[in-house]
Amino acid sequence: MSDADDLLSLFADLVRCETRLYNTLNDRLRERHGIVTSQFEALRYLRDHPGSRVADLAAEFAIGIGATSKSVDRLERQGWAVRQPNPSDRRSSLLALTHDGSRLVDAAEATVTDALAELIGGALDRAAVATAAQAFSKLRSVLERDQIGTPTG
Amino acid sequence: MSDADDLLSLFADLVRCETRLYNTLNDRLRERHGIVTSQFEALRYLRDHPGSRVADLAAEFAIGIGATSKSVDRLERQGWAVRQPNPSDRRSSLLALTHDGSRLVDAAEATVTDALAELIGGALDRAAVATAAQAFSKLRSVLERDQIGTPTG
DNA sequence: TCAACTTAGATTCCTTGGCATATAGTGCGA
DNA sequence: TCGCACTATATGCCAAGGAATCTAAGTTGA
Repeated sequence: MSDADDLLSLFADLVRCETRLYNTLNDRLRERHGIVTSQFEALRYLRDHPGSRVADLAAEFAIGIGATSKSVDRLERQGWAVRQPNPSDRRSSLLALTHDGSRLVDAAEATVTDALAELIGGALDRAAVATAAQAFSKLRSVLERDQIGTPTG
Repeated sequence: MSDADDLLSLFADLVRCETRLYNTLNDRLRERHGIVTSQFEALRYLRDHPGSRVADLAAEFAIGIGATSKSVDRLERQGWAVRQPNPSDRRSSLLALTHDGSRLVDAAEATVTDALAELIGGALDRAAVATAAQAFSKLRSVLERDQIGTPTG
């Protein structure tokens, strides 16, 4: 029973921390770069995985294809990303950052890095961060391997 | 620099895990109890803190007052919670669960407990869970103490 | 004691994601 | 090579949260 309570508490704390971190990153990214955290993460993924398709983004973030398509619309409308025809399959597009998008993501990454160092680094010591990082990396890989929480559409 | 990368990875892993856990809990709670995770958390808070006001819920979850007001509307509309007049301040109401709401939250808690045991317990050993729980409990208390990521309103 | 200020929460508009459906493009087997 | 099933994505409608605004109700100081 105490195991079960531990998991409930852990999940609650996790969601609370995530909400507050996300809110803070949203504020700073919006103020300094005109984007929000989900856009930062999408841009970073595209920078590190050029030539991805909409479905690849959706799988990475465990959100629906439709939502992903719309989020790419918004990035394209702002001139930060482009859909390029996929020569080997005309149903899909290959996504890439524009030059503006590349500059933006690099600048935004510095903002995020600073904010996280301040917010997390200010509360946890290096060892605790390392241990937590290891645990969530493991959990993430298991959840992804088993396709847990992957949306339908 | 590797510290900064660690924090970026940790945050990314955190958000991915949280998304997948949240998606899964949503699915199971919706299917078995007709609620979603955010409603489960609100009901649980009200069960454990009867007589709270809308602002107390908002502070707990670090979401806006308006959104909280609407979410209480929904709980009330379903007959799971009620607003009772606050005798000492007529601007606010005191919130309480109905009998149905109490039964619901207890049943839903079992569902959540089982799901988390399966999803997290299946990937991390007891020691890793305990360490992570400690870290996030600490982080949460610091973020709340410093009012970090509290929405405007 | 009343006018200015503050506080609690409700309401409105906007954005974003989920889900269902629509459409275009692929590939395979009869 | 035609057609049928499948795949990739786009689109329309709905639910939920954020920000700003509005109203009612306390509070305070001259």
